Amino acid sequence: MRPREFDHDDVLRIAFDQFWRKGVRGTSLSDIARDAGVQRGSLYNAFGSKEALFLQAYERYAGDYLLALQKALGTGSLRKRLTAFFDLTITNFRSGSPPRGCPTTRGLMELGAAEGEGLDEAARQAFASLVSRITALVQDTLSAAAKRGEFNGNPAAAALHIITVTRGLAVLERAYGDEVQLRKIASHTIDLVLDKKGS
Amino acid sequence: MRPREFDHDDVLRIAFDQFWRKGVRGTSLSDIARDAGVQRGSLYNAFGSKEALFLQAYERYAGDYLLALQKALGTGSLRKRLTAFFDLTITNFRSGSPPRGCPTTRGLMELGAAEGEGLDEAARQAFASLVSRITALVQDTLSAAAKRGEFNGNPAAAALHIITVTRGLAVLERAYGDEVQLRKIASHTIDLVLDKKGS
DNA sequence: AAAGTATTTGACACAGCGTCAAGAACGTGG
DNA sequence: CCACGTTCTTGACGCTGTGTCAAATACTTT
Repeated sequence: MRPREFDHDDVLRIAFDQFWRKGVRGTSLSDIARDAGVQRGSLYNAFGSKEALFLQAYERYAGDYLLALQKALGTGSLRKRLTAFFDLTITNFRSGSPPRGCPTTRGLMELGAAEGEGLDEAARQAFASLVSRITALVQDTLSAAAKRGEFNGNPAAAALHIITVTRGLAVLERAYGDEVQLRKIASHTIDLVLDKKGS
Repeated sequence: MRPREFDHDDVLRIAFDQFWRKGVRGTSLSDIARDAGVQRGSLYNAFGSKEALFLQAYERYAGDYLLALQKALGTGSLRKRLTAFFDLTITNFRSGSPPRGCPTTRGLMELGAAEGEGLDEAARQAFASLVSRITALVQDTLSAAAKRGEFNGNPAAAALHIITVTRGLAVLERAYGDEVQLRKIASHTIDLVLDKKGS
């Protein structure tokens, strides 16, 4: 076999950076090829298609991001954990200059569009999967807190609510780009969730 | 002057339908031209560019949608008003088959991508403007309810929170397509907002 | 009726996606 | 140590989509 002349992971990282900055549809394989110092055809040979390349690059990101969230949710009082969770979420949206937004949310709204195309469906599942795993993480944190008497609401409902708010924050970030506003909403949400009385 | 051979508003409606179903980047002017029975060049002559056409079509939708929301928020107890508001929001996401999602949220995440292109910025403002106007509508409703003693929270913060949740619902809709789940989240949100004690 | 003006039409240039055949580089078996 | 086969690379091609332009067209106005 002839060995590959470029590093698979390097290309994935470079590609995801472009996808993140310019959107999936807004990034051309020529851009990635130029940035990575690789011929366009080689990308097709190695990854098959633009969407397949994106998916691999996204999975890479998703794994890293999930680990970071897990860490953020792992220490301190429930309020501290949730605050760290929202902090990391917002910091992620606002990373880069200009800020790149939430790749999951952007991908979902961008690719969840086409009707009936096979690969878009695979992408949708990848996005949905990360959202589900984050929801589970939050729910576990709430359940554990409930056992310790730190939380007296419904963990499943509250986790879903929190996830919904984070997705909404990703949208407002694109609309206004106002980080202070995002943090206010996050803080208000934590108050709402923790102050809730029964059920 | 030679008169135009097609109806301006018809084209806007047909175009928006396509944009809504297939996304802005996923819709070609050829698609719209075919659907509208118009030559592609005529669209450029009449609207200037794809984005300009989309913007006009979107403004048309935004006006109609805002009116409907205003109506939904106009009658009954605060809980009834908010329920009607979320109902209309979710119904809007779920309209069409397959469901088309929220055009504003999809547009924001899809077009808010490119860095520094002029027309994308105009689109971003159009989306942000509708979001702002809806927020104002909700806030006014809450303020009025507060004066009647029906609500004792902070109208501005609560309105922002509600808007954030609706944007999050738009994202979850694309991720899971589960309308029942969306309605549960909405109902839970109303509970949270109305049960909140001080501040 | 003739002139003027806006619209339509079709051709063009350009960029992006994806495919293909041909060439190149490396490991492996004789 | 050399020839073979496998895999990667390269460049050309077809297709679709965006946007531009000049020429042709059809209507209104004088």
